[in-house]
Amino acid sequence: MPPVRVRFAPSPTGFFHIGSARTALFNWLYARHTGGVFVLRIEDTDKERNSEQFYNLIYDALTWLGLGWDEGPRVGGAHGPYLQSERAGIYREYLEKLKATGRTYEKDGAIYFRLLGERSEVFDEHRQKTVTKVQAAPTVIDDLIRGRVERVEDEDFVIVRSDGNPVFHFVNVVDDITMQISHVIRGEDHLSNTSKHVELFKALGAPVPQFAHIPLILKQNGPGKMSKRDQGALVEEYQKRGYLPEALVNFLALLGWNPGDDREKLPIAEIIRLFDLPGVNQSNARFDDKKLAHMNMVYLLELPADRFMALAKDYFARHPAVPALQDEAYFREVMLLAQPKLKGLEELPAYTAYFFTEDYPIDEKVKAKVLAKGDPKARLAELIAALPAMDFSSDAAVEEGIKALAAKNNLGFGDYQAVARLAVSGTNVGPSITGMFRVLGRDRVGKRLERFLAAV
RNA sequence: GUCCCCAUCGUCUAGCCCGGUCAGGACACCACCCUUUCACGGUGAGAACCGGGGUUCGAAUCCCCGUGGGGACGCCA
Repeated sequence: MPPVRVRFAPSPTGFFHIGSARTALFNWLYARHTGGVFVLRIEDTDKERNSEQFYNLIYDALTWLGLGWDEGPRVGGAHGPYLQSERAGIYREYLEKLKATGRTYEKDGAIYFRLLGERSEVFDEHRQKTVTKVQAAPTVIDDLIRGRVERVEDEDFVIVRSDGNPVFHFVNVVDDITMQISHVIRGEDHLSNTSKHVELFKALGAPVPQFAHIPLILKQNGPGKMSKRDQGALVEEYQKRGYLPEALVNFLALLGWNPGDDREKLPIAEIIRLFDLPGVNQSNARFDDKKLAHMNMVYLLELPADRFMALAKDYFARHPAVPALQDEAYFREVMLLAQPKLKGLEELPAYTAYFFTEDYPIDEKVKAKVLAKGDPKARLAELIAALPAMDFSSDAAVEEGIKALAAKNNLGFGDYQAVARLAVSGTNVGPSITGMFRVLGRDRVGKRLERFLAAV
């Protein structure tokens, strides 16, 4: 068995699509599972569309997702260069090889690949023109996911444009030969191209790699596959929104693959251990952002405090609309209070805003509701009076304090909780009131309670 | 239009290869429980084998045909 060598070959178009991410992931997983090599190759033959930052977009996205490449740009390797724009000499060399077999011819300045078989002129109604059809033998594709697929390639096709630039089908095959790619794992949209590729491999006398065409990701709403313009289609969007890369990777792995049991949250090492190509589904999968959000929450909940802090800081740094943090220790306390309650990092600023300013809004609907029940003003006054004697050193101590006050007045904890929360945070959504009190501190809590009482 | 791929709850899927368990899990939705708000969590409900033919004692599972969905038909990648 030759060593497993897989490749991910994006073109720098300025977007890193969620479908590309999954193709990269499946390649990476297969390489890691088999102990093989994961090659990154950039298909930048269309020079006008490429720019430096577009390349970086690819590197950044892969790095963020944790999909490191063993050979490719930045890391090098024995089969480079890894940018197609730097491989013109190799393409010329292979074009000569192909020409030597007599399987090419020139027409209108372009170079065509010649199929083997009887020829006839046919009017193609779909394209509204006369084309030369070839009665070629079917090409057999042994696909690791789809099984045996037969397809008849019935028209010669261009391999070098009239401007001298080789086209995708040709460079793709030449690169896979020279980079000794053993398994081509790519989207099912390439299945129809594969017969062209197989014929080229054969004509060049090269071994045909194993193919594995993975199902496509369909857009959430409406028909068709997910495209760059669809909501949630870009990896960088999740990065910006503070999604955890390991959550996105886990979610993506489950789109078209499963561990064979009911587990869904799987450590990447476990996914690597279990992943295999025959286990990949054959049918397309619809993208579900709700499920991704849920996966993200599960990961967020289990995140160690230090890692969460780092992510929170990073998120705040990238969203300067929220108050700057002066006191690191205080910031940390606030963040840790919020962590177990969040669905995603992007909720963080709104969820914690009132910890960082005295100018927080009061939710009028909540206010109306809270003030309508019992005698909240009296509760507030009692709480304010009890504050100086209360112990703020821990959540439990605060809880004791409020409970003692409630007991004294023959009331329950809840009689104080609702109105105190409203006064201190302006809303009825948030961390435990005891944690809020502790972190805000006696002075701030006292001022907020008094100010609120005075205003109602 | 031609060719290729696919088909289990609304969605992701297990089961299919090696026919025979109330067709299992998760997300979403609903109800209840927990509760110090909001979440988390727990329990429960509703929810699927695309249709038709075969093969068979027996079909989600094997075969064929329809239908539906997706993709490809560029001197784009």
